[in-house]
Amino acid sequence: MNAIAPISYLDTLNPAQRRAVIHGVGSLFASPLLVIAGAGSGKTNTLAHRVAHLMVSGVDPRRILLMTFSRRAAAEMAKRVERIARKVLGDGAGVLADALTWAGTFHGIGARLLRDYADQIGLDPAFTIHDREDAADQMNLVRHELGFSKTETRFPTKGTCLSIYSRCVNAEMPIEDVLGRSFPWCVAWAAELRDLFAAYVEAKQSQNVLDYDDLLLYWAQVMADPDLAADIGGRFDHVMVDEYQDTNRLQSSILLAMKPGGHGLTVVGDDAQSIYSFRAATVRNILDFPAAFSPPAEIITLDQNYRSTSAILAAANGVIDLAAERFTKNLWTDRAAGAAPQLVNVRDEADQARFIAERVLENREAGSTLKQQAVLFRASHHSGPLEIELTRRNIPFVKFGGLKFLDAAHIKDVLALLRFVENPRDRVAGFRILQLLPGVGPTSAQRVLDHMAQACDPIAALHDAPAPPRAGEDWASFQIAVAALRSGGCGWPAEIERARLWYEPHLERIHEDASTRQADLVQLEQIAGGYASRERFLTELTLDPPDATSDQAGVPLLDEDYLILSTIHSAKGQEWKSVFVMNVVDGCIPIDLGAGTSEEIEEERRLLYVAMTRAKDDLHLVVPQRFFTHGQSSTGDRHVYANRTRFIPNGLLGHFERCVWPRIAAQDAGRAPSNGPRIDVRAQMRGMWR
DNA sequence: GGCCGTCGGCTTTTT
DNA sequence: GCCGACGGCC
Repeated sequence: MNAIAPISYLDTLNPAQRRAVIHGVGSLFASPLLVIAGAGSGKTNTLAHRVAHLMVSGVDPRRILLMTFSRRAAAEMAKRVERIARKVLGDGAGVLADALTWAGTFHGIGARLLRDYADQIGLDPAFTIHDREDAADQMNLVRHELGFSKTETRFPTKGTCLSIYSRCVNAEMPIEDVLGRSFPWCVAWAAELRDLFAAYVEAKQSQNVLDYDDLLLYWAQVMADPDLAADIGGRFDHVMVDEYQDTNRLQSSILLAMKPGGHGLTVVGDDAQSIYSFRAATVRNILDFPAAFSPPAEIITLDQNYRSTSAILAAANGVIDLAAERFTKNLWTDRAAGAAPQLVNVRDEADQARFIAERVLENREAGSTLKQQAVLFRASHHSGPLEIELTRRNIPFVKFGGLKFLDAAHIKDVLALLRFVENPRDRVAGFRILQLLPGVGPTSAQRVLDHMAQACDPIAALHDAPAPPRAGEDWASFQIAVAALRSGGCGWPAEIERARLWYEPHLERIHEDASTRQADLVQLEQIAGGYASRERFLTELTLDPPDATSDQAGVPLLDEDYLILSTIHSAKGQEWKSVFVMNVVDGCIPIDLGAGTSEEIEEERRLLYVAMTRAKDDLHLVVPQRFFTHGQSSTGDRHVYANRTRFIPNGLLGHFERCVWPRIAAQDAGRAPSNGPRIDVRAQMRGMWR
């Protein structure tokens, strides 16, 4: 019957990986499993084998819940599962892998379950979802209503308020603790913040809107009901979570509620790569996992690294060895030593950009494609000078992390219109869209929205609402556009074109560079074509925004070659033949932000470790001697002299080859005194204006 | 009531 | 280098 097929496809795995794959398969009461999987230890491959092995062994793929960190990771996993299963099942594997439908992020799965169970929990299934920026705007509206925007001493900004709220929710901590630990400068506002959050929650509910945190919070609340919990948990035989070190308390509560006995539960992670504590992620989730069950979870450690040369691994191990706290042991490899990673001193950021561009091209001459190379940095804006240099030299690149395509004002405008049509109670969307009309400001917009809010049919109310006094013609065309979209007469995705047509005159009026922005809107229309409905489009786009931006308008064709630029955070789980890490200086890694607590500093150390362990064959850490900072209110923009990151103290220098670029700089430093100036540059400058 | 110019304060990472 | 608060003007 369920005879396990010959399992030759497991032959490629090492013994620990194989144990992780076959643990508990075939038993309904196996203990839960914790896999500690170091960087490059074949984690994704092992997890994919486990899923494939379950399917091949007769588990219904529709009853497997797989939660990954991003949807990109989920898609990659599904692809691999199919490939592995194909070895055993042949073409039948495709059908099985397609049935692996419950694969996605915690937030994505939450959204889907909440729509399914909406009627049972008193939620309107047509809810719309606010991304971080929308949520901040909502917080701001409430903040104004409560009069906190003009307090004697400055009240925390909308973003800070949202961060505090979010941390309370995700860390499951009372507001006082959150303020004391993470926002000490806001401690005095505890009472006001509490009122603000209460009003924020009410506002969201009356508008039928959920924010990111709600997707988890509502899910967790649903699981507190024994019947619903049994029902939802009972839909799945296996629940697996990847990157468990980057989950927070709220997520672990959900997980434990899904499978209280732990049967069929698998989590995979690596505490040395925990880099999301700003999102309330805690390594305690991993550490506490085994003992949360009785009998406790089985622990399997994958510590053989297949990715990096031993020289690179030795350097990375050296960095993480200095961490204050470690729970896992060092990785080992049987790969050859290879070249020592380079620690490259350059004069400034401009030289850093030139160095990287030049080396990238040299690598390409030597046979590496651009796609096999990546440049990593701590903060999105660190890549600015490099982007200019790459554009100048016509080197195509795609950047991951930082500002998204969707964050552009014109994209948000069009999406706000669609969201407003989807959910007319969404005040953030309504507020934004109404104020696009010339002559309509906060007060008129407020009035229209209030009129709609009181009615039981908000769309009908929009049409008989008194016209804003100075809106003129634009009011009627707005009403017509909403009616047309709402009627569904255009159909999807033609609807989005209708929305764009309404928006275009406003775009031209508001923005100087209307034509480039128009191109973005056309691109948005193309993206929309890939979704089945307006609701799917809006939901998926907020939960999984396209995360690459590039210098070219639009995503490059898949067959084009391009260099990867990425924040270290967005580089998680990936690997490249050559890796360049920019700004390996104190102030960037670790990032200089007020008084970093020792925990924050430790996380920065892990960030450097994550960056270094992305490299397979060669690794360059670039150290500009001098870089430009903007900001520091008192000092303004200026050059500062930088030191090599504290995470590579002298004791670790033996792991690196140290070099200076360009070579001439070395002579430059000790140049001979000259016989006076050859030219008078200053006089020439003055001459320009005479 | 809306719009526009000015000034002062802040500045990471992401579902 | 961007956002928000505020004051003056239509």
